Amino acid sequence: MLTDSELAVVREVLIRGPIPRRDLAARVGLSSPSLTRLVTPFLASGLLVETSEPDSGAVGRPTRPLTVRSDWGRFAGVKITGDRLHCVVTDGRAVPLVTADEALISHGPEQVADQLAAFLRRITGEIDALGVSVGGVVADGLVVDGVFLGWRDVDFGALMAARLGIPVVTENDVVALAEMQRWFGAGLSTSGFALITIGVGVGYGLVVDGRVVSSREAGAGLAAHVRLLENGPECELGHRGCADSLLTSRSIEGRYSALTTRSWTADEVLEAAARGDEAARQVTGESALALGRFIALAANLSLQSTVVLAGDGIGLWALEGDRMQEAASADRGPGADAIHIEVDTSGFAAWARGAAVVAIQHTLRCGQGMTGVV
Amino acid sequence: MLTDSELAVVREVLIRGPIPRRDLAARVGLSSPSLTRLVTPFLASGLLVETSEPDSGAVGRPTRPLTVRSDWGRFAGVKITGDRLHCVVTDGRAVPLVTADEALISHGPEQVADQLAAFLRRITGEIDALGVSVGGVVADGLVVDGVFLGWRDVDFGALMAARLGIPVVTENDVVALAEMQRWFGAGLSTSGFALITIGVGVGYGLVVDGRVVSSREAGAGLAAHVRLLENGPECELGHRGCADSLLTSRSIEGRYSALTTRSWTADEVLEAAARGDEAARQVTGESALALGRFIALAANLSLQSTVVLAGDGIGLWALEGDRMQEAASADRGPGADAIHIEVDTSGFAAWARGAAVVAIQHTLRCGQGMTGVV
DNA sequence: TCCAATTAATTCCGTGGTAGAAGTAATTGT
DNA sequence: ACAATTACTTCTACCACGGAATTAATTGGA
Repeated sequence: MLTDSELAVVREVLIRGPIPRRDLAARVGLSSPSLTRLVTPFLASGLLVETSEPDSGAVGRPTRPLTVRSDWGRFAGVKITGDRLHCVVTDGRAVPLVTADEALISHGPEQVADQLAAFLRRITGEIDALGVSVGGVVADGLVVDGVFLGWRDVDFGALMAARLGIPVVTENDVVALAEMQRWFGAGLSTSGFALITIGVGVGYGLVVDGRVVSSREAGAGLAAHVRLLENGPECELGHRGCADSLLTSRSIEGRYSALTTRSWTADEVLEAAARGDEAARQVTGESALALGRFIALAANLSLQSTVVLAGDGIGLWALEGDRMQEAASADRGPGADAIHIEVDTSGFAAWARGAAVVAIQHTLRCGQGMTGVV
Repeated sequence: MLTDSELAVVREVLIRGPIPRRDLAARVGLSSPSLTRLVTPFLASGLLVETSEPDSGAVGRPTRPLTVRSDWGRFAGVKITGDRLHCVVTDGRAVPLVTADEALISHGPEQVADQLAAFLRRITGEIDALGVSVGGVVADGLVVDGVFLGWRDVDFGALMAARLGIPVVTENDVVALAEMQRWFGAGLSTSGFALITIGVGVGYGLVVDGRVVSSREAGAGLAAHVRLLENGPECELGHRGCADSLLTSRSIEGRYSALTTRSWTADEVLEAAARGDEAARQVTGESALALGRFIALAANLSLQSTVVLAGDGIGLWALEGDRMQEAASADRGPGADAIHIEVDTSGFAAWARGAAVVAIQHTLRCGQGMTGVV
């Protein structure tokens, strides 16, 4: 188990890449002597290494920046949806090395655990820890209400840990994605942001003051049914013009299919729109307007000026980014700083990466593989 | 200057009234021995005292709860609006002792400072610190953009400190109110909540993880123009059915006056509605629906389950609370915990109290009057 | 009435994280 | 060659913290 300061040091080095001791000390709020004391054992164990960076120009003794050893850690992240396992194997910095997914055979927790264990053994060798993310309410690693799987109070982490013999962390999918963005995305340049995901569903997460908001409400998907367009289409729950009714792939598919003679996938609709198809353009334009409004709502009500967009439906951004930005600006209050929109274009991969990040975070917190590194 | 632990101890004792050392230790995350060490000097200086509470029933040695000496501290809080000074003088627990207000003669910072200094001298004797709150963007005690006063980068705290010779803290009005709720209101039972104020304007604040969100955005009033009713009235900025257009006293006055032959104050409209006047009821009902929706939006997008209502327009709650609650529930997502609505019925007084609270907090942080207490 | 049992709070003491002061290291510029 | 500058480390004292044992103040029962 690492002390708070040790954890902070390793975390900052991991996240902020090669960083001079000087900057590091300032960032973790310690003096240089304390930093030396903390860093020395990690250098000895090999977890941290000095880079020989030129650092040209400046006068004085050159810095000797610190990094986490490049081959430290191997993690797996899995997002379990209602019908597939989406896996990624990453290094210690959550950089994907292997990406794979397969159809889910059964919804039973034991069966899913069996399938996932076999799948992981197939795609990767040894890993340090596994992160699992699911939609729905997750509390203390327990899947309280896994909406797409019908799970109730399932300790899926324990099931996987028993099969793999490594630490397994379970987390809500949006919270995991927010953690990923906090450590390796927008969080590097800002202490807070709202996160909106679009795809099969609409997700919403919040990072305030450098911390992910992970109350019970965070996993409940409450923002998905926010009213955005008074006379919009109807979602499954009967809301007119809510986020879900306008932003999910199903919504895009449904609205375009209604305008044409056959049914389409969301990607096909985006392609059609990109080609200039008027009907498709109408559909994507409406979604863009809605998403722009959603962005403004999120920024205004979370009191953050940065909004991160992610998820597999994010292709909409490339197509209608301008319209979205325009709609967002229109709903931003008067005299306010413009909303800074960051887009994670990695699509579905981001979800599994999020799961990997919570595994990385857990590993650091518990200090496993930290002191024992050769 | 107090250490973090000392500050935490005094703060918890101040906030949570008489509290046994045992509970106090658990709350500030320290061991009993550490607590004894920290408390002893404060008992010696007289800041903290033991209450002789019966604490009947339980077996074992009875607790000897701690409190802040009842006559510790005297603070003033002032909310400056566009046309009035609203003052309150409080004890160390932000309990109002004197409340007074007067019309503002001029908008010039120097003149306002002169008037306020004279006013304070008239209504109170010596005070330990003064808190000032204004609408608009306040950063590091500097009024960057005081919207109702037309102030730009005014260091009003310095002006007042020069006149009174005591510490003066300047803060955004909603942030100050949120601080008040955090220490002496909803914050006692929950670590996070959204705050909505209605009155002359619509205010929105956020407390997450026990901390008030006080980014630049917090003071900008960005939530005031959130779209709530597609075909609602128009606000000054031309938004249809935004919070401002439906919830301010002006909105209530304007909509009712339009239905009748003369003009009315908001209070008169509420009274008429209470008497059963159909037209008034229509107006307040529409506002209640809007506020209910606003509450749900705030809860869903802040990921909090508690929403605090405050401000001088809060009379609407007594009249239309049920309808608001209903509207809020309707917009709360499926399967979610109900929104816990807390209402601060103290109306305008809450604003000035908020200002007093930031003065109290400042005094504690700086440890003034803490060690020197006789 | 005296003695467990129980809970509250304190004293004693060792540990460990921290930073200040001063020293060393490695560069640039003249 | 030597100052100037910046980066980092060594030495050392401090002090906040908590575990273990102790004292304090009550209830309840024999």
